[in-house]
Amino acid sequence: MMLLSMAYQLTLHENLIEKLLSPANLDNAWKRVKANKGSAGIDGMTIDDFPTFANANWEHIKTQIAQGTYRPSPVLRVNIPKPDGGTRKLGIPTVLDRFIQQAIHQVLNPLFDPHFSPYSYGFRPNCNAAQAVTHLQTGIKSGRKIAIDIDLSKFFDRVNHDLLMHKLGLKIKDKVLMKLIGRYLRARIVEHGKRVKPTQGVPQGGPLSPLLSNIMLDELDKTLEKRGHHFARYADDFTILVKTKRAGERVLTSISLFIKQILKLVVNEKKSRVGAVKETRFLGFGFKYGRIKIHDNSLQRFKYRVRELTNRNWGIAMSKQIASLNRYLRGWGNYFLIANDYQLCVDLDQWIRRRIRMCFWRQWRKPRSKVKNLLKRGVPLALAISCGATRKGVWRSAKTKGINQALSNEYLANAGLVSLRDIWIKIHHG
DNA sequence: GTCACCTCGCA
RNA sequence: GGAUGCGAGGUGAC
Ligand SMILES: Nc1ncnc2c1ncn2[C@H]1C[C@H](O)[C@@H](COP(=O)(O)OP(=O)(O)OP(=O)(O)O)O1
Ligand SMILES: [Mg+2]
Repeated sequence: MMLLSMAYQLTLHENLIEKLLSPANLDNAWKRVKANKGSAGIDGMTIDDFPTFANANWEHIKTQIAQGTYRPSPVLRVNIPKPDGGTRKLGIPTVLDRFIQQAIHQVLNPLFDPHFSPYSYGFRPNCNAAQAVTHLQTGIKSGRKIAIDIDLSKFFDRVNHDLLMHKLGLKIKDKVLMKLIGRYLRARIVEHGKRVKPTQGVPQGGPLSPLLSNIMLDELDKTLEKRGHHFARYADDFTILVKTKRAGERVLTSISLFIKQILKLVVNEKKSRVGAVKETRFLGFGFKYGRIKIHDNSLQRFKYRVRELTNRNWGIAMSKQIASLNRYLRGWGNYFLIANDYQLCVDLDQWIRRRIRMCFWRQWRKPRSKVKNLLKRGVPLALAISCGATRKGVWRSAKTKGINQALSNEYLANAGLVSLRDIWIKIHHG
């Protein structure tokens, strides 16, 4: 019995490096790194350079990995703006290290993922944001009216190395692999040519980092489950549902304490709150009367983007413009239209069509819009004539009428403009 | 059903 | 400008 379990452990956990270095695993890892088409790390080596480099050096690197002597290169620090105005510190490993981390990810994920909480939805195979949101919805429908939103401050940047290594050590018995991961955590960061030693955090940009972050918060999930809370977590974004405000306040303080003391992470006090579910924002959604709504901020961003896509550039072929508008609408709709609000779709469709007509109206006012140019761009004849007529002194109303006629909803539908209404129907009765 | 490329959304 | 996972649409090859 003991022998059996030891043999089991040996094959499953102690020989992970071999699995890691197996040709099939490496092949998949490289495919993925290549498909992401990322840029070079600190060594300047691009995706295209890598195959020739690997042909010459991989055997050597492979031996180093197997023997536990491989040392990762430092990561390149790049600051990019966040939507909220702050900056996000990316840590970009070299292509070689992304390849190796990806290979590690593929070995570790099947080991850890099956044991994660079913209410953790971020960075996991077969899990998506819609599932997380609908899970919250069922909790709301069953009478929970109070939501606790907790946000972690600079989540990836503050992961505690010792604690993470401890959690990894509980499952990974392969000392060589543990050492390699430890070296990845301690890989130097290069910013403005200076090397700094990280004391905490996983790089935002490392293929392994998302999995490590889930391993880090797994204990939180399990604790919430054990306490019988209805919750959903997506990366560091999570919402817990309770019945009363009093219970909410109590849970917020106790969970905050857990996060600070046990997980050694920092709760973003400003973004954390407890209140009615109708005030909650989770993954771009909100809730109202037990229904999923698109949050105002998400709608605002949508309208801004549609304005951007319609405002200028109508000087070029209209079919091109409709195509780019279409792919945006499809992508956006397929994510957000799980919100069960049919009327909103109809309204948005109408809003989009009005915008398109309005942009034409503005543009054809300009003298350079000659009728035959309009025709060349694929503008319907009736519209072109009406614009020509306007410049000859016919009333504006004639132009408006011409545009409305020429760019009718029917015409735009024929031109292939997708409607959110159709996407909604496909999602809700498909 | 698999894979490749392009696009959109969320953390 | 880095990454993961998932979902969606399109083009293409088996
Ligand atoms: N574009 C991205 N690239 C890499 N990792 C990301 C990206 N967006 C989000 N993440 C990961 C790392 C973040 O720590 C984690 C949570 O994201 P987010 O809450 O937006 O920022 P944050 O937790 O780092 O800062 P903040 O203090 O503003 O909450 O998800
Ligand atoms: Mg955060």
